[in-house]
Amino acid sequence: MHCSRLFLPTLKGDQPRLTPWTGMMVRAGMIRFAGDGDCYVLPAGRRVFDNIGCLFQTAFSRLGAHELLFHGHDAFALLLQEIKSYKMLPFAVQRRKISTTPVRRPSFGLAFAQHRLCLEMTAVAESTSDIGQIESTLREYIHSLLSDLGICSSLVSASPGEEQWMLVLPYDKGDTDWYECNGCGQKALDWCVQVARDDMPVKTETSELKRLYTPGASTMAILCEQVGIPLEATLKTMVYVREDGMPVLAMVRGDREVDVRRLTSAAGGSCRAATQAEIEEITGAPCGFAGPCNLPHKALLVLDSALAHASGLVAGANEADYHLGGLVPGRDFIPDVISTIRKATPQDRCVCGCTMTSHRGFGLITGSRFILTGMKVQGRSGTLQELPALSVSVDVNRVVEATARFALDERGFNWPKSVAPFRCAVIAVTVREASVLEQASKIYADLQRAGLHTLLDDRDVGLGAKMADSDLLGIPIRMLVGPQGLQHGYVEMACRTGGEREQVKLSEAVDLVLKKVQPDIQTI
RNA sequence: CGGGGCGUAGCGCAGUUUGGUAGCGCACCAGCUUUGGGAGCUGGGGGCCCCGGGUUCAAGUCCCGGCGCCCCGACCA
Repeated sequence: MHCSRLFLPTLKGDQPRLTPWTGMMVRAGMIRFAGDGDCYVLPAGRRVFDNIGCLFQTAFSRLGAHELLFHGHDAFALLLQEIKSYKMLPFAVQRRKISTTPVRRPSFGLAFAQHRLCLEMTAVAESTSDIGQIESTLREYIHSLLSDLGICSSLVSASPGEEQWMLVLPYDKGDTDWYECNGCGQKALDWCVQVARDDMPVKTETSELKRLYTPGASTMAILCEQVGIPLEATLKTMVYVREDGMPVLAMVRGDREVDVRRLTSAAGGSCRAATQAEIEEITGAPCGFAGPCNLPHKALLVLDSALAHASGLVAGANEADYHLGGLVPGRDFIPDVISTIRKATPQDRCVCGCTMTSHRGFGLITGSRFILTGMKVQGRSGTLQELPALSVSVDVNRVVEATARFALDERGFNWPKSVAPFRCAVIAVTVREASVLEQASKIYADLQRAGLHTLLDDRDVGLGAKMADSDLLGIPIRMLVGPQGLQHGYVEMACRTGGEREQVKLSEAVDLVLKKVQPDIQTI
């Protein structure tokens, strides 16, 4: 590519309001942001996207995943339509798609853009062990790819069982929280980490049920102040509505919060917070006095496991300005479900009893194993059976951002060679001298012919700018063709990684470059 | 919901106290000199100073009212 014809708008100064690596990508003319936070990927950036995407596609292809192109359906609909017999198994497909996540506030980064490029692989197989085999091979490939890209991610569990997982990258401004046990090593997302039952309600002198007059105590803090009890001795009742319209009362200890995702799996359907009007309708009392007893309507009572054996609690009475004291779950009300529905906190302990460390970051790759319901295929024995399936999705935006983050240095990016937007930059020191441009063009043509993505810098700008741009983009090899060297038949060669510059004979230059730029990430 | 800040060229900002020709840096355009680490000089283009009303001979600036954006704090019944 001739630099003078490439849309490569590099910039000089620091970019405000961006992380260093994102700002550097903007400076390098790889990306631009729209006002709403959406991202334009420019030609140089697109090459990085393509290179990284290609590594994963190759990994998928190694597992036999066929490359498809389609939108608006999920891959299973196709499998459902096409797989007729076990003889076609295992069967896998892959595609690229744009995943759209609504963002509340725009944040200017690749990782949190509203539209992100994802690579998705979907596989079905005859048995769960076959799927497990595919999954573990794929994880191995992915693990080695990520480490070649310089990314240190960790594998966390993303479901209460082991069937969903996520590769996450620590980052303090991430959108995902997870916990790691300091003892058994359990790593899981915050809403599915298994925590020890934490039943430490304060024993009160009496557990005799009584009605307390608590005027205006519409929050736990006011209530505790009035009644003179600690938050730990209260039972907080949060009102939700299940997707089918069923009211759900979620009860946790007063100092804890309800985790909606945990609640969703406990209540057997997706739940949303009730509006104020709904709360009044469901509990028959103003907002702030909800409780599990004396409800005017049927509601699903979901109790956090930590309170299952508590007694002497204080909870709302479903009546304005009244609470109930001395409440005992199981005696004064019967919960429909007892489950861990509170949000995990760093104070929680792992099921093994050890302390846990909380982490924040973002997910790069997600995977999940499941049985494909509604799809039955004739097996060896002749009977119809449901198929185990695997779905893995690589968020290319995020992998690119993570790679950029670790490749960043003072001058720009020091990409792995396989990722760099060009393998080699041929810089014509001045384009005003015909012989210089001519020699540079010749070397460029030879390298292109040899199959090497090369950038010929033929712009009429100062040498400093050309060198700076080459470093900024992170092109692994830079060849300088200038009048001084040409007089003696030499060009200068330098690597992005090390500073040493070599004078090489014009006639040997091309061969030397070809020797130096063997790809550093083996894909096949 | 409360407190604070901001709104002026594509971007980043000064100018508002004390009303008087619309400014600076970067970017952009033209030309010349340059070219071994982001060049220099000269010239140039570009504005509903967030919107609406008011005071005034005169408002980016003062007054009233909107709108929008950002930060901090509170917000689990």
